[in-house]
Amino acid sequence: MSRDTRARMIETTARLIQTRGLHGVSLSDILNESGAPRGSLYFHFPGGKEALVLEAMRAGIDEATRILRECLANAKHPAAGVQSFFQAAAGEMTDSNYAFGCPVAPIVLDGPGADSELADACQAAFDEWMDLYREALIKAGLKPKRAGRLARMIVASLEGALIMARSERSTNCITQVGDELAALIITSVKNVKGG
Amino acid sequence: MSRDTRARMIETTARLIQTRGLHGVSLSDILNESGAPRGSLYFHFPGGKEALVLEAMRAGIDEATRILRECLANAKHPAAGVQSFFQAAAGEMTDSNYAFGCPVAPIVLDGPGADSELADACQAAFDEWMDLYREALIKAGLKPKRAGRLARMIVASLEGALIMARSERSTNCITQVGDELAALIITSVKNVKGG
DNA sequence: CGAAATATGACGATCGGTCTATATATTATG
DNA sequence: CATAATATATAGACCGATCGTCATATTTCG
Repeated sequence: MSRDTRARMIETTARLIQTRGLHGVSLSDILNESGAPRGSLYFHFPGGKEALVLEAMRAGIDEATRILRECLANAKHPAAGVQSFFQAAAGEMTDSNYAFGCPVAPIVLDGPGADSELADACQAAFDEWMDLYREALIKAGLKPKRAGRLARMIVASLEGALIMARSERSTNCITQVGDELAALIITSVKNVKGG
Repeated sequence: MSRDTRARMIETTARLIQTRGLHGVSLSDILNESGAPRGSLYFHFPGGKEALVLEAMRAGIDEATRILRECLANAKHPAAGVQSFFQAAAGEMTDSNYAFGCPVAPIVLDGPGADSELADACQAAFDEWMDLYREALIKAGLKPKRAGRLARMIVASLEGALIMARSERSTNCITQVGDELAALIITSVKNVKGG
């Protein structure tokens, strides 16, 4: 039964942080929603709230990374991979009534100390995502340098699109930005292959 | 002396929210840093914390809007305007030791109720910024529809770039995304004028 | 002066995260 | 099988922080 409690706490924490931000969620919130007893927290997470948050964020990041890998792997052209990942993100948004966006952004903006483990995990996530796009773009024929820049652009655009989508309560923005990026990727690849 | 206290409270609130997020800043924080006494808060802001936060965010938005207008107005080509605004954003980031990014994003992600005045102000800010870019792009020759899409892409990219810059503690990302967008704008305008 | 506007910090009910003491389950041992 | 020893899980006390209120100063100005 222990694994259940622990898992539920992580899941609930992840959901609540996405909804209200890192500092917007209290232990009581987490305990109420997950139905876990208060005392169990420091048994499962001796590091306290920060340890719990770290695991919750890691879970969210891993899930996102898994989906991104899948989208890129199943696509013939990176442009299609990007679009299908953006579509998946849009789906999460609507399914969660615009609560779930990027698992990293709320942590970065709620300002963990620059030295914290949380901050490191955030940066690592961005790096990994950029690398995945970059590799896909290189495979499609782009030069490493150009691929790196485009990859960065893709990650930044998605981050922004997710925030705007939440504000607008519409996934329009995600779709549009995805299309725009796809077009940019296609012409970039063409230019290289053509020249 | 009243205006001074009030203004200092707003300024401090804006700064702290940027640093730690909406829920990460307490009244005591604001009062300590602004040097204002506790009781004054509810005299100047009968609406309590939310009223203060609303004004603080509005101040941040107005400032950003002012600078954006200036950048676009002083530039011959919208691409140059975008680049100079991104450069201004990068400057704010380094000057504040990576604390100051977008005044809107931390509010959106800390989840005000979807009905709140805060949420409305966030959406209004995004809309205004997109409109400014859009008009500039239309003036440069783009068709309204295309201009709208590009404008959205620009806002999204900047939002994302600001978050990534904070995480990386480097403004590289802002510069790179700015350059990428400038190139995209230039070719878009050329395509229309050429065709 | 006297009245209205503004400033002040102490107060209390509630909530925050942490920790120690206790209970329950599991396994080891005679 | 009985009991001791250990691992797992829980309960709730603890104390500082938080936010809004209020009774009282202080200033402003007719």
